[in-house]
Amino acid sequence: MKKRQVPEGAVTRLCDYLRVLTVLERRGQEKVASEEIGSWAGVKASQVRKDLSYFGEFGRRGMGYEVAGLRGHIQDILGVRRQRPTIVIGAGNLGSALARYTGFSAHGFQIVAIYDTDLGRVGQYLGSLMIEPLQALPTAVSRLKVEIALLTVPETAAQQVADFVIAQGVKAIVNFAPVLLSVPSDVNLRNVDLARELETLCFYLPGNEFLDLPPAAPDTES
Amino acid sequence: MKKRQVPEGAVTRLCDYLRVLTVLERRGQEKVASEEIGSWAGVKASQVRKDLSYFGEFGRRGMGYEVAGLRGHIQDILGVRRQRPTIVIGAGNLGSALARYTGFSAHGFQIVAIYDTDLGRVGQYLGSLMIEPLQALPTAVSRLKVEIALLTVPETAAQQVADFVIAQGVKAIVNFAPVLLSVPSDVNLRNVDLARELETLCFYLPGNEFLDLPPAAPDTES
DNA sequence: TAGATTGTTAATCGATTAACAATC
DNA sequence: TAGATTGTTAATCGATTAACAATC
Repeated sequence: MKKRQVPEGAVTRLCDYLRVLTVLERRGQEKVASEEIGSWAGVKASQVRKDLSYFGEFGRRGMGYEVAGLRGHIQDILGVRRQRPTIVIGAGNLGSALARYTGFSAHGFQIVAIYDTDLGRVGQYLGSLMIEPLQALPTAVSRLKVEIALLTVPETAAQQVADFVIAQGVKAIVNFAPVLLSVPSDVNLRNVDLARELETLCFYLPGNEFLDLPPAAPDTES
Repeated sequence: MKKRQVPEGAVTRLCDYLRVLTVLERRGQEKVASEEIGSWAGVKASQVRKDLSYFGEFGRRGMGYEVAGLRGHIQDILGVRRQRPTIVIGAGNLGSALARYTGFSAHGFQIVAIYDTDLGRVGQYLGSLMIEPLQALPTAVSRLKVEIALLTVPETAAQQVADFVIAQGVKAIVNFAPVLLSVPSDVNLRNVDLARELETLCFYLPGNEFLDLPPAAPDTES
């Protein structure tokens, strides 16, 4: 009964296809084949078609896909055609940078507020946004129907702040603290853990003796 | 012959286990079983043991693992026991935040320089680091033996800057621009694409009609 | 010794890829 | 029509999980 309908990999690849289509559309290209999408996104053509097939039939046999049309369909699937109000919690280095970043709206995410508990920061402006006290969050969440929060608080505060934000009804969290948060199953959590990215990268650096070594020293039987 | 020795998933989970062990060690716990590591990291105990088994035997049957010892072994596997000199390219909002962030060194990564092409920014200080012109990069890379670069440049410049950095001998790149870069196979690339995280999250938001829908409308045969 | 827990093998599960009939 | 390319089924591949002998 608990059958995973769509592999998560398919969803993240959809985002890649969206990027490809955006570039092609900007170039004025009108048609595209799964082969071409795949080569841009770094996956096989059959993977592209399979991923799309989870959601419907968007192409025409022999003809390929219409660039603008497919792009719109993928936006609909991801739910990013309309702007989503999004908040940032924590106005430190990273939170401030995110609040000032203007590029999210091109993808359907509008930063509508930023919060901090440090009263020394509250009241300061980041671009056009004023840093608000965390207590002001509940009213804003319900008024603006905020579903997504970016968590850029210190790791020691992350779990506590996450609990608070979830209690206000936020349904999706991107956590930037290098800690493993626990959240209810109906809340979606994604971790953007830069330390982990770096550690993973480090593993694959040339010279790592653990890389490529046979798993269990295939011994000649003695 | 081209057999993937270690699944990438195992490497990223190793980072999670490292976090768990760091917490346990801080608490003063000396022994730990795969069961406990797994429950903290959100994976099965057999997954933990399997992941570790790619690299050696680190536990004692009946006894579990020594917390400090296993932590050290994982650090060695990932290659994060020593500090790695790391550079930031692009001193915009995000790059500046990363350069000021002091938390990386706890994970083995020391930001040693930050670069920008904008001469208006060059010369300014971010914490103790002065923003340098991109032309100064080659000497620094060879002198400091930099292997890792964080790329926080506009998407239009990302590929070009990546090519340049790679030409100087950098072997690992974390790209923050929402574009798909192409790099030689001996260079390791990881993408931290916040727009993609948000899009993926958005897909799983309640109310998405494409979520959980049967793949191909199981029709009663007519 | 009896109980616990590892390391590893074998079974299961799920995702990717290849192949091909459908059809533009 | 012949050529192209989809959507989908079946085959392959790889990763996760269960099971268990080894052993502390």
